[in-house]
Amino acid sequence: MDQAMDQAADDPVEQGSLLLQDQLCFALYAASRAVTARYRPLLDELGLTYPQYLVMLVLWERDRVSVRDVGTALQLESSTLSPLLKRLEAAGLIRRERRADDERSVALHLTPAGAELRDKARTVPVAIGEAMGLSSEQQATARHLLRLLTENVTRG
Amino acid sequence: MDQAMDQAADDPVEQGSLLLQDQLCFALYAASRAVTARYRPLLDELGLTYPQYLVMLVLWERDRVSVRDVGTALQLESSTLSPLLKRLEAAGLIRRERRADDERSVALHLTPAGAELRDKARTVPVAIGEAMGLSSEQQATARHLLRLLTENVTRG
DNA sequence: CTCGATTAAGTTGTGCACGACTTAATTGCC
DNA sequence: GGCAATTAAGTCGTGCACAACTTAATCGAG
Repeated sequence: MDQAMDQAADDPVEQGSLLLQDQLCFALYAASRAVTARYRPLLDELGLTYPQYLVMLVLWERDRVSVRDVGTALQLESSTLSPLLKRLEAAGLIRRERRADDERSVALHLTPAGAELRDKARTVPVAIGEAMGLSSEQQATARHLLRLLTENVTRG
Repeated sequence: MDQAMDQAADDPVEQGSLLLQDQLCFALYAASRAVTARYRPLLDELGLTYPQYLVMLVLWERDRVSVRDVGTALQLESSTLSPLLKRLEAAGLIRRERRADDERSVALHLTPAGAELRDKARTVPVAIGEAMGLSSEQQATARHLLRLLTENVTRG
């Protein structure tokens, strides 16, 4: 801690500091990319990108969800998901079909290959958790603060 | 708090849970995008994207840095920065010139317009800080944990 | 029943992010 | 001094992310 004691005084937050190192937003941006980079080699073995992995997490949790459901879970637009889902389908991991009861909606479901991938994926979060090097309490604190922040920033 | 008490027991971290809501990495990813989205309308008024804003932060802190210096500060590759810097130059905010003492290196410096933008930018981190809705202690804790996490994940 | 409003998914265009590669300048070892 | 290794910046291709828009289906007030 105690960074930037050279220019920003005790509480950089209160005084509109423009120092990069004072900015929580930058810490967030850097951490997010660093974690994604750490995932990359592990996910390469599964043939997934990080956002694709997140979509698979949703489907492993509950099969036969709509594109909209995935978008709600991941907070992603259909304009992001549509091409991504097309790639997952091309990879043979999911299939898409129009719902009979609502032709606007597209139901996503796992193929056998997609369902099978779940077992290979189990080691991934463990490995990342270890790489993060935070105690369980620190992880819980971080999760809590990040959710609070996301909630505030989104609604606000 | 207390999410996912239905499937994951006390400590989801220790048992390789594949539940989306248990994953710190997802909280990170979601928070980062939510904050960037919150920045967007404010930065629109400055004519900047979020990564461009980060580059400007570096230059406002220290003028005449090399592309490499910016890359080190933001942990971005030249393949990301080169086109971004070209856009900043096209916007009239920075200029680029080859160093005389080392022709490989390109020095970046602010134009008057780029320097002037600093004043308009001062209100931005304050507004975001408020939108985050975290106390100073919470922000400090989050920054600390995120830096620790980034450090571990990067080196590890 | 009908027609305007809403909703779901997808398309298009712009701008990151990054791996793999290229080009050109500099360094360092002999 | 010469040349292999390193370094700085940039190009190219792929895949997000998102705004603005389109298309098509459903809903709902009158």
